Amino acid sequence: MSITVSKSAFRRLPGYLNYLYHKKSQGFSTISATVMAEEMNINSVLVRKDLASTGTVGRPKSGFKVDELIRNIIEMLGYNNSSEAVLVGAGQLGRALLSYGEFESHGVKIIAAFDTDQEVCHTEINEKKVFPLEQLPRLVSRLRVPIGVIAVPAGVAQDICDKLVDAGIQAIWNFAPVHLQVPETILVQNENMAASLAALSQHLKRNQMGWRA
Amino acid sequence: MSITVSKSAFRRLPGYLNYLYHKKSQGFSTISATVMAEEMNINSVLVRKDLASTGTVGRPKSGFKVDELIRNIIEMLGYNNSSEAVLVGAGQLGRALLSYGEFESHGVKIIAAFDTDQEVCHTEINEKKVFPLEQLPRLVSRLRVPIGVIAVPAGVAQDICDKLVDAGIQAIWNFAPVHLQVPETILVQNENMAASLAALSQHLKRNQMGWRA
DNA sequence: TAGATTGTTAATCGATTAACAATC
DNA sequence: TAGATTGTTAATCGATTAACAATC
Repeated sequence: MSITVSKSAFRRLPGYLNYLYHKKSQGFSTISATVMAEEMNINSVLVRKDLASTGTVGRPKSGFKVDELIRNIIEMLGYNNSSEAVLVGAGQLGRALLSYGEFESHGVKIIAAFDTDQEVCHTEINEKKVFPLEQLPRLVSRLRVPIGVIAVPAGVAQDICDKLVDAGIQAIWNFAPVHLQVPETILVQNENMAASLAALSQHLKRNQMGWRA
Repeated sequence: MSITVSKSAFRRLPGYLNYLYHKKSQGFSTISATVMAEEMNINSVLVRKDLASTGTVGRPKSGFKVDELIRNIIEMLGYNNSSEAVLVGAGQLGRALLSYGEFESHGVKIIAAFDTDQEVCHTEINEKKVFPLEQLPRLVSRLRVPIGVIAVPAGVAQDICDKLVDAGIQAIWNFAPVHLQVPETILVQNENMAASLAALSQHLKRNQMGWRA
């Protein structure tokens, strides 16, 4: 399996997957890239290329088999073999993430959380234990957890990040609004809500002012 | 003010802003694009172009004034004149979003929430009232709220989306893992956590297998 | 067969990077 | 002045789109 996908194509795959689940639930067993493209507002050649990148081949006239596409996209996205993660910061956002049941089916399984607040330590949220922050280095390195989720205030995020890196983490999912400094081999995936918010307000401003894209 | 910024440049601005706040707190009054680029792992020409896109001019040798950059980026991102929003779906995620205090300083002010659950209706979360879903059309159209935040399960997201659009919303911030169908004039900003998760697992898989980018 | 749809090759577009002159 | 740093112009790179032949 040495199929390569561009980063941008990769980001569209989850969207296709949702769409395909929806179509499947409506009873479709095949789907054409043309229809997909139209309904998803994406260029049809792009859709065909993206689908081809998953290793699926379609048939002229009938299109692609829905089940096969779903299987291949799941495979591509790594949803079927999930990696373990720890979450740091059991505040409002952290608790929401812990309670959100969908991560595991998306390739990431949160196995424990850490916090400095004595009140939440040793409690459980959605069956995940919250440990005192001091125990992070020992637990993470012993269990070889590959993913760290940062849901702490901006001011302490870099500090937590360093601790995770020292403990041997390989990828970080960062919800704190800061640019984290990490060694090159470590992936930081920023959940960039600030950028989303900015895009929203810009859209509104443009509309108000009658600007053009 | 008719400065145009590419979408990709726009997405980097919040990062620069965080970085600049950090530098300012350390006592820096000027900063060079060269240093910024190095510390943020971005190409320095790109940084200079991005900063130029905010209308800020630097001086050879000394660089840019931190305060001026901060002012201009905030202006560009629309953080200083926030738009009102309503949130639909006061579940775990919805409540976390309601409790998260940072949106207002990022240009979006959530003024109310809606839910179908009788138990949460008429309660307050972080001083925001939760109304029964039935009242959405009337309230949103009467108050001319421009932004709708969707934090409901995937199955009902399109339905909620349609209601928001009918009520005259202009932009949607979508946390549900579905591709929403909207008229062309409406912006949908997807908070694409599934894509982030996929990127994380792909990074891990590649590292394990010794693949190259 | 005729027509819809795939998949590929070439053209375009936009964003990033390289090279370099201008300037404090 | 010398050197760091800006800002601009040209080159490169990657992703998207257009054109079209292949095929069910």
